[in-house]
Amino acid sequence: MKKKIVIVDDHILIAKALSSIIANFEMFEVLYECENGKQLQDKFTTNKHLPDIVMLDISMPIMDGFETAKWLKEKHPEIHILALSMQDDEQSLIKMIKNGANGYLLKNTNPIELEKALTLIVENGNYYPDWAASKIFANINSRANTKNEIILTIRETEFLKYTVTEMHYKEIAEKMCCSPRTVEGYRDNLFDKLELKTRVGLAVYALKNGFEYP
Amino acid sequence: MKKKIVIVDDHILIAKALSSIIANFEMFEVLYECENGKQLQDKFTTNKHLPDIVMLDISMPIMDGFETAKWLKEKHPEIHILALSMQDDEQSLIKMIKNGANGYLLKNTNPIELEKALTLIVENGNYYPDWAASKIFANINSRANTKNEIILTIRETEFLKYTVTEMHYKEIAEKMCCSPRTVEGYRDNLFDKLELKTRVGLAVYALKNGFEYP
DNA sequence: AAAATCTCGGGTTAAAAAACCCAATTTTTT
DNA sequence: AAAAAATTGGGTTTTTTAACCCGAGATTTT
Repeated sequence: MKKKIVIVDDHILIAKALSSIIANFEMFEVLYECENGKQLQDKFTTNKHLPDIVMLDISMPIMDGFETAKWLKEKHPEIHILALSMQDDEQSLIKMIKNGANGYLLKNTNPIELEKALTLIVENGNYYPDWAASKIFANINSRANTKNEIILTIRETEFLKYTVTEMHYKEIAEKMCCSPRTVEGYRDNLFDKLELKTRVGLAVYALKNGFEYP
Repeated sequence: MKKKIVIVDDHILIAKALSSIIANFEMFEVLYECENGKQLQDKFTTNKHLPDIVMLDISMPIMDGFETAKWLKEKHPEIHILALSMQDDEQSLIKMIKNGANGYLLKNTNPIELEKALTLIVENGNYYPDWAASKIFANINSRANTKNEIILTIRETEFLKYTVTEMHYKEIAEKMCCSPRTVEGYRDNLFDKLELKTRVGLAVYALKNGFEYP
């Protein structure tokens, strides 16, 4: 009997495409596809056919992979979770494992590895590619890593939004209800954290990382 | 005779998956897949079978969608380009059009629309979904509307690209082979033309209108 | 309870950016 | 050939940014 899979991915094209790949696998079949975790929840209440494995994209608009994994492990701990990620992103990997994922694949793997992953998840309960295993190991060893993890404070984030405007620091200070010195402090901290030197650098960073005001 | 397609996407799983979707289309067939623009260039020199359409992912590590599109339009202008993007990102859309894309699809479209897009690109030379068309229109309008057609000179355009960097005007002047005063002249002209007051304003404008360097 | 971090703020000095003035070439358009 | 625009550059002054120094008090984490 074939193992049942549900795909959760907001990119319909990719979900459909993955479906048609899995359709060629001997051991597996796709039950249906969802665009986000919320849809999956709805399906689970109305549909009695629960899957054996949920393939879960991480970045989704309404209810993302992290939330969905958490919910799944709570309500349906017997269902295996295979996380799918676009980026080779250590933080996401760790976070998904913490939330109960049984496997983690990058989207730049080939179909053969996908089949292997699904098979091993069914047989052993989990599957992680070598690169992931070593990252998990590295993370456990040095969790207070100086690099990579850039954590911005609330005020720094707030300030960052203003850097894309033409306001002077003095004006930003008024908006943020603090003294210009304080704003300059945020700026200097961000220069340090983001390895930048100018306000233009901050503005470009803010824009490229979606920090600007809607 | 079927139209030939090449897929360029660093996510092998997605490339393969798209392949298997297109395999079901009457009019189209996939020749091969590439992981980035560099691989495509290599394929083109060793392989005589050039495609009719290149499906191009935007975010790739080695040679991204923008560069690849530009190169394609230069060396093989007869090949149509269909851009594929993860995010609903106006900047990327405008930039890809400037670099010669004939179509732009989000990955959260369904296979039927993909087939439609491919068909219309073959028949009409291009295809843009409604949301993209309206964004292009809005972009053109904002150009002509705010001030009776803002026309930038070659040097101003060149300078504008540097505004998104952390270089000082002095450094930009060196890059542009002229004196800092001249660069400041370009700046002042742009302030005037674009109704801006600061370099951050210039940088944001450049980014939002696709003026930054690839 | 102690340590770390966030928030807020003071100062000085140097560098860069911006706000104005101006005009000589060359190129493009009319 | 004349007019318009682009390119290049000069100078001065004021404002803004950036690069450093520093500490006090609140909050969070350990």
